Amino acid sequence: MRRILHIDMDAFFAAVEQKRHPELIGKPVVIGGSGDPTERGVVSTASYEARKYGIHSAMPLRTAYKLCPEAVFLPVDYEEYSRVSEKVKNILREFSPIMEDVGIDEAFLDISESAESSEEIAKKIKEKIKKELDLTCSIGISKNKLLAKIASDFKKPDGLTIINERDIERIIWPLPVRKLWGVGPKTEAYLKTIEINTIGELAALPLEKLIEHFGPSYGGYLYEASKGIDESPLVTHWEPKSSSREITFQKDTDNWQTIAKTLAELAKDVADDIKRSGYLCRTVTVKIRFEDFKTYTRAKTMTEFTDSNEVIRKAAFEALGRLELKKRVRLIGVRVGNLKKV
DNA sequence: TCTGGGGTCCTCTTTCTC
DNA sequence: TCTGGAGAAAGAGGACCC
Repeated sequence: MRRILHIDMDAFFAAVEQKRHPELIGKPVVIGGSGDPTERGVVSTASYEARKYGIHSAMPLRTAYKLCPEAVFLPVDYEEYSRVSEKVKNILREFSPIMEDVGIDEAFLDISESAESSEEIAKKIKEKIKKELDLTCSIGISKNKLLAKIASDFKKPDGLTIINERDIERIIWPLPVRKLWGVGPKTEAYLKTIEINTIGELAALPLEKLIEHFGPSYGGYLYEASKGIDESPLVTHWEPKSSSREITFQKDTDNWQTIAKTLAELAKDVADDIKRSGYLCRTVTVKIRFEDFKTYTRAKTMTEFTDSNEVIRKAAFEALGRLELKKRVRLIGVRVGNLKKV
């Protein structure tokens, strides 16, 4: 049987900030946007002290500010968090070469080939991260990624949870469906309408019913996931499929100069991004979100692959030209897809 | 009144090509 | 030349994740 670890750094961004600004330790710290809670933006990470006030990820900064005006608000410093993240990942790779990155603060580790017990390895990982980086993490251990991820969420912060085959009914089934990876707010709400609230209730549904409600792909996934079945391997290497830049205006705008200037800048940013990482693109997509939050995209696929700023900008403006700008614009973005390595 | 930014994947529809 | 169909590719939108 496989042995998979899911390692989840505790309140990662806030913890990194508290580490380099020790005066923030023990205080409510909120990381998000530009760091100005009177501006548009959402919470990326709240320290555990801030969570006591009801502040959580994805909450608008202005709401967080209302809940706790005395909290320390800081901008997101991706470069610094990436540096620390790399150090964490390097520690993990010392325990197994089979590691899957899941964003900046999470990873899976396949330790099936290790002679040591899973628990011993997990303890050593926690010790090493604590000693070398002064950070804590929560680790879940199970036979697959799906269960390991649920396990790491069980005890936080600084937790260590093992989920065995025989624990599925007792531990997994009473949990709300939302705890299953891949079940978001929409699916949760839909399941509620057919009186399915827990993973166990989902597991009791026959495959045909799930396919009826969700189609063969997602229905099949839910059928297996609710029973703790997940044979998906760790993905240790992947190629990017797209690259994008988008920005939400501080105030909705109908000023064409502003919109055009911003689009040109975003186009240049994505062009620079793919150039730097050595890719060419063939499809350029423009995204517009209006003041009423309605979002539209228009794409242009070219005959030749390119990383040229001018070509991408022209394609972006051509795509934008197919959208009617009758309402004020809240957000504008440029995405390039159909990528090919140079 | 509020709802970021960077991604992936899936589904459905439209368009192109043979 | 017209018509229709099949299958691929492109386009659009939406759900989800961190």
